[in-house]
Amino acid sequence: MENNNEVSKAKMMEQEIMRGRDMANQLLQVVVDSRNEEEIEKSTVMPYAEDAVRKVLRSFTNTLLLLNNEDTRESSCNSNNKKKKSSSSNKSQKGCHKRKSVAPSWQTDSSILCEDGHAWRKYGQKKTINSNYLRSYYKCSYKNEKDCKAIKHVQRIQEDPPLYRTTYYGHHTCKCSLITYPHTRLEPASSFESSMLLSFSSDHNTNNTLPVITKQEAQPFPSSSTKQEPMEVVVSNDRIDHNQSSSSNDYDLLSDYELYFNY
DNA sequence: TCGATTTGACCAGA
DNA sequence: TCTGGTCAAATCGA
Repeated sequence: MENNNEVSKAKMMEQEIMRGRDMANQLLQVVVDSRNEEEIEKSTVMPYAEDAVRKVLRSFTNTLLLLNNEDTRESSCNSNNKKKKSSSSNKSQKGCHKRKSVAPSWQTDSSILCEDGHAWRKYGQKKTINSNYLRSYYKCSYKNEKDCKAIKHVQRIQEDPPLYRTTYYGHHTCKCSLITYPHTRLEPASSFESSMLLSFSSDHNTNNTLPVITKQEAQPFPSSSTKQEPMEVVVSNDRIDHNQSSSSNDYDLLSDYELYFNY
């Protein structure tokens, strides 16, 4: 009983953090968009605001990872040890790594590949039999420098509206999330920033005055120059042990370029 | 030229 | 035996 309460509390906490992270992401997009519109007036202020938002984003991501790693850290470490053993025993051969059997740290479904405050490097992609789409594999950009073992998988799970499932494994030990690293530099011409296009309007169909993102394009991460198709708006987050089937049905009413915020 | 991405090969768990 | 996960050479782009 008490355990159930603790579990539900933890889930509520996690949901709140995810909510905060999504809002920070949206705020970041607004900041970037505003800066592009009024470059001269805001050029002295907006970089600080943007930097602050990015730090908030990283903080949310780290908190989520820590929250979800409490019960998986041990198995995750074991997994890493296994991987080291297998690779050290036969380093000269390609692909000599054991399949991951450890539970993911956490998982999120989104219709954009939003920034999570960390620098990722793509190391592979593969088509899986359970999906018509490719799954992309990312590891921390600081894996070699700081032996950071965080990895994530991005799987497209739905065509229209586009929906992506990002699954995180392990947690960042590189500490890079707490400092300003080159991938989140504030030069205005970065691919991530320049790719953002966001605007708000009222929903005339439902008389809803909540903000609506009318169009947005995004790169998966600032560090990435991957050629991605244009994608739209954050939709939801869902933890791995939740019922996953809800993610696709919730958005049937959304048009290609619309999102209704819950706040 | 250097760093990031792509892609085929390889290994091992299921 | 099949398939997911990873490596590393090839390729691409700034």
